[in-house]
Amino acid sequence: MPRPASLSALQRRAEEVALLLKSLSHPVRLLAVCELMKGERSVGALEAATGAPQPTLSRDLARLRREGIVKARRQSKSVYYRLSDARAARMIDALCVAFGPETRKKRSAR
Amino acid sequence: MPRPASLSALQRRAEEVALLLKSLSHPVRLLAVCELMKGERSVGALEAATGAPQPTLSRDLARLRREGIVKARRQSKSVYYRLSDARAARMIDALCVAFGPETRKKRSAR
DNA sequence: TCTTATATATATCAAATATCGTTTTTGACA
DNA sequence: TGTCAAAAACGATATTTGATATATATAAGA
Repeated sequence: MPRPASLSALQRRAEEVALLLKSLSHPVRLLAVCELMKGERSVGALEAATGAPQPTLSRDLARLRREGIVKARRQSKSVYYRLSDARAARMIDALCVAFGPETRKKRSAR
Repeated sequence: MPRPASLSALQRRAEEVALLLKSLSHPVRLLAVCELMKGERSVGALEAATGAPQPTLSRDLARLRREGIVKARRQSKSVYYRLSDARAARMIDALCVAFGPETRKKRSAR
């Protein structure tokens, strides 16, 4: 059985994907990124969308920035964020398909 | 503007999904769960599939067990694991669509 | 210009959690 | 009893999180 496409290649990919998963594995960051899927948003708007206290949100946005997932632009008083990572966008898309806002509780687990 | 479908409902869903993301946000766990998508596997087989040292893998499997993502069954010397959470399966499916083993590096981020 | 208000960012601290390597146990057999 | 396979127990270090306080940038007034 020829280990599919080399173990270490899989491991590298897994690490990459795992990092991205970790970035999104916090409710505030997840909600923020979901909101950004709809388009550019100010911090204030994200605050409203996530319900997170401002310093918390700011810190999480800083993290997403560092990780290259979002980019910021300042316009006078406000700072506007937007998604800047296609991988993250694809992941969110996929998650929405799988768990979309309307997902019925199928209880099909076994 | 009627906050879409109640903020707190979104927050609850986000927390749920974020927990799942966190469970899978580690290379070893991610690889193990991916392997289990193909069917039941012994710890030994998972060890080979993930390349992780036995105690590490065991620890991660224990965590997935606690979180209800996998179930174990002992057959004589070996222990066989299988996926037991449809949500996790759906998520992996989604990830595979988004990042499938053959994903080209599209570099479409901007 | 000096002040004040608003929006956002950064800093700090303690508690909780995660991760990793190593060692020790346990369970099921031969 | 000896031996595998797998789990659990340790111990060290690092990261995350939430709360709270403080700082910066820009704009608007007096």
